[in-house]
Amino acid sequence: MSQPAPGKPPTKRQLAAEQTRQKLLRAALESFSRRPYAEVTVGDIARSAGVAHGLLSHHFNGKENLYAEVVREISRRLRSATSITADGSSGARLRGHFAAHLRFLVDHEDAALNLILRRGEAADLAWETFEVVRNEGTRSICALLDLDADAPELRLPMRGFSAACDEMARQWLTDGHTMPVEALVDHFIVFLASAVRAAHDRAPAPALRRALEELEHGTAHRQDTLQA
Amino acid sequence: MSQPAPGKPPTKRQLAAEQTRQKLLRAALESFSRRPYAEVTVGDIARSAGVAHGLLSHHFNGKENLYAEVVREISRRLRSATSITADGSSGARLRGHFAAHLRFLVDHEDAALNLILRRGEAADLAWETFEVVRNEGTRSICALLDLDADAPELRLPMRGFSAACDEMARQWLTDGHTMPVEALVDHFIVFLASAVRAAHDRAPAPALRRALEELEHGTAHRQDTLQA
Amino acid sequence: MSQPAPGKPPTKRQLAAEQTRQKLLRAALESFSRRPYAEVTVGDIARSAGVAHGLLSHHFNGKENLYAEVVREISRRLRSATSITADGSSGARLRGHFAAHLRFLVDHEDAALNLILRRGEAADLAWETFEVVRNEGTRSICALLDLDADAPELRLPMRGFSAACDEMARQWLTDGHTMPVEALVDHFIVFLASAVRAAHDRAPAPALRRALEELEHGTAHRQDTLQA
Amino acid sequence: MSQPAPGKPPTKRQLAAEQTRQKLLRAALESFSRRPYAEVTVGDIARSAGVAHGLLSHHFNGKENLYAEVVREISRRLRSATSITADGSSGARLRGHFAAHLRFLVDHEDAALNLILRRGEAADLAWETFEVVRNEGTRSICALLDLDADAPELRLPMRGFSAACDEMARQWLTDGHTMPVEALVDHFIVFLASAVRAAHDRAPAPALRRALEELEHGTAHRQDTLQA
DNA sequence: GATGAATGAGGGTTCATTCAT
DNA sequence: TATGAATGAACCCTCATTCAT
Repeated sequence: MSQPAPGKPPTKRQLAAEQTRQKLLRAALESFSRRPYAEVTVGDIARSAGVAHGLLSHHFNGKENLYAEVVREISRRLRSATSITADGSSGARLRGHFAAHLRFLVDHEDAALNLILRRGEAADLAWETFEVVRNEGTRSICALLDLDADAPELRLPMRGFSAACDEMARQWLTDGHTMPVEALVDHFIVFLASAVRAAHDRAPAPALRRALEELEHGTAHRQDTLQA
Repeated sequence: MSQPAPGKPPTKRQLAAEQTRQKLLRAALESFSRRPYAEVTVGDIARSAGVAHGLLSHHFNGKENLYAEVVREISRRLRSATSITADGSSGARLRGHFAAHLRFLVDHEDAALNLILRRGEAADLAWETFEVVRNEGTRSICALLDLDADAPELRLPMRGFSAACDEMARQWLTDGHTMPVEALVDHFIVFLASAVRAAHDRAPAPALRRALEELEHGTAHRQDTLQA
Repeated sequence: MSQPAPGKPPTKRQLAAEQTRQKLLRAALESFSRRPYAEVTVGDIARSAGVAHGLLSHHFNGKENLYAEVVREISRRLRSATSITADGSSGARLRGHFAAHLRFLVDHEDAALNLILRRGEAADLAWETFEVVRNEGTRSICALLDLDADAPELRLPMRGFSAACDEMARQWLTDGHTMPVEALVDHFIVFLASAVRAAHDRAPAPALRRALEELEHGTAHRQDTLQA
Repeated sequence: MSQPAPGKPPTKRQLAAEQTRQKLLRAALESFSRRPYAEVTVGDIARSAGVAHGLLSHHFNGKENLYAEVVREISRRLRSATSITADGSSGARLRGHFAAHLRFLVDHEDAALNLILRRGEAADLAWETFEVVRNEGTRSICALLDLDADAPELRLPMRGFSAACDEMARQWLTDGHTMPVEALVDHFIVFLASAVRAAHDRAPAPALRRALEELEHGTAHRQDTLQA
């Protein structure tokens, strides 16, 4: 558990320890992805990691903290997989972000279903981690649309939007990807637009109006929308 | 545990037994509303019901079934509290339904936060119960809008809508009712419209179009929407 | 539980009560014949008797006593089924007794396997009951052979003989009656002879010698024994 | 619970663990020797072993398996205590075997009365273990007498013989060893002879006849038998 | 750092018995 | 007499954590 002195090369033992830590983390990620928190035992995790179960407390200070770490880990991966690209129209970047998000979920289906798209199974620690991740996602999107993510009228609708996306993704995964990613992205855009519209309905503002128009006219994948 | 003979007046003992059952059910509802399933012990419930813990198995055949019964109970109450009124414009009835839903959540805040607006903590029985309830809600709304609730293009968006409402309601409760019920109902309507729109975008149909127009023009509480 | 006053006709209630008692006794006999004592619950018995389980304690003063009563009942039946006939040579009467015993076991196979031929599952009360039954059986046989059942040198061998018969019968039942009853009776006679011989070896006595000769020469079903 | 690597010397911890295992096994042997399975609690065993009750599951995976292990253990001990000696006449070896058996029972009276000479209290695992042991015993004896232990006509009588010996030994122990071991061995021999005779009566064969003669003439401790 | 034996609180369930109706 | 709701002790087992090696 001793940190490698910064600047100095890690000793062999520290390297081995780090590997053990990773083995446990990976095994935990897998386990918590397959079964709810309460049904996963530290024994299961240690066994599937191939190490003594005592090490779990040694490296992570208890099951709950390990769970939180797992959540942090998957969040980290999700974030880096969906970081918004630097160029392209804002609409294209938005679509790219959503598509990347969905691809990540497909690539980590178990984790998606049980860790990402599921309300906190356990400890508050984990719950807060997810809050942070969601807020980050919301902020990126707002930034892309030149919106103030902290505007109080946006807060609620954006959470609604977020939950809608999660649930649609969840169902889509469960059903076996019954539509192309692009179509689901369309859905996301429509719900995002409705979030902005809801905010605008409550407190009209030019920024919201601009974002809404952009979403309704410039971002759509298909042109055959209502006015067509 | 013996059923009262139908048609015959229940004996005193059957009445007393039923009361005990209710005491347990109420205590369980309360307990499961405050803490996650795994953190509630049968001892807690029995103690707070003021009866011997053995009765829990006697009346409900185990903790898990009691939980399922609690979910069924709260669902029953929710359903009867939000049954759609018979008269008024469809818009008004929709708003009434949503408002009733929100009022119910306010009146049962703990249960709302931990049983209704939270993805199933436990047993599959409970989970399925919730699925049923949600589907029913969706169907009522579709019926009101003259939509086919079974249309495949509606399925996903409607679930997204549902999730969005749940999350917004959850956050609203948590924040301490930071806006009037009517405003939240407005949000619900906007998200409902977006669900219909998403379906229409995928598979345009006259019924969807009509529903969408009704939602966008005739249902709004405030007239100062986009076109104003 | 009130006994009918002797000499007076029993009231209807007493009759009904007696019937309930019998129902319970029969159900218990069946249950204890199928599963070991610890695996039979009073609920099982009451259910299969079709009465309230509270009655079990009412009529029999607890599970253990009911078990003892069951043992007594089956013993009573066994005794009356195997009472030694009044006429015929002693050899024939012996054979008749054994054959009747075996026929009884065949007719009550479950009870035989689990109550009669099995060492006491439970309470000492039951155990003593069986002791009594076995002693009775032994005494009848001794009487038939003009032996003193209380002679100390006979006690042990007779118990051995008894156990041997039980075990052979048990195995025979389990195997599916792989030989005719008569053949098994032959076995019994041979073992009985050896019991007498063992006693005689320890403490030679004319009575034993006579009994032994009778068993070895006069009782055999088949004549093709050793000396043939 | 980890096996010592074969060929490597066990570490101190493995030694300590093994000792704990033994403590539990001994305590269980003692407990099950004194009271029937259902009346022994894991708490009793752990307490009398002086260890935490959780260790019982840790080392033996539950009460039932521990019981089976106890049965296996006592069987192992019995077997090694009664292994038939290599030299001497077959009669002497037989007598030696029986005497050793009885001495073992005397030395482990409680276990004898409740585990060895008693029909299986519990689990099928245990029951089968005993079957194996008994069969082994029978086979050794048959081998000594040049008999085919698998001959169908021997099966039943040999079981009867076995049961008779058990019961006589049981009674003898209970009564307080009311006769010298040698006298009881005589009884055993007589009953063994009767088993062989019963088989011969059913299906005469030279091997049986030879064995019978050996038992009746050459093995007897006392010469003053019938023909004397 | 790694091991896994040891701990013991805590869990849910079963069940024979009691007793008011 | 019959009912079955109520009791609560007792059971076995699971499991996260600790700690000597």
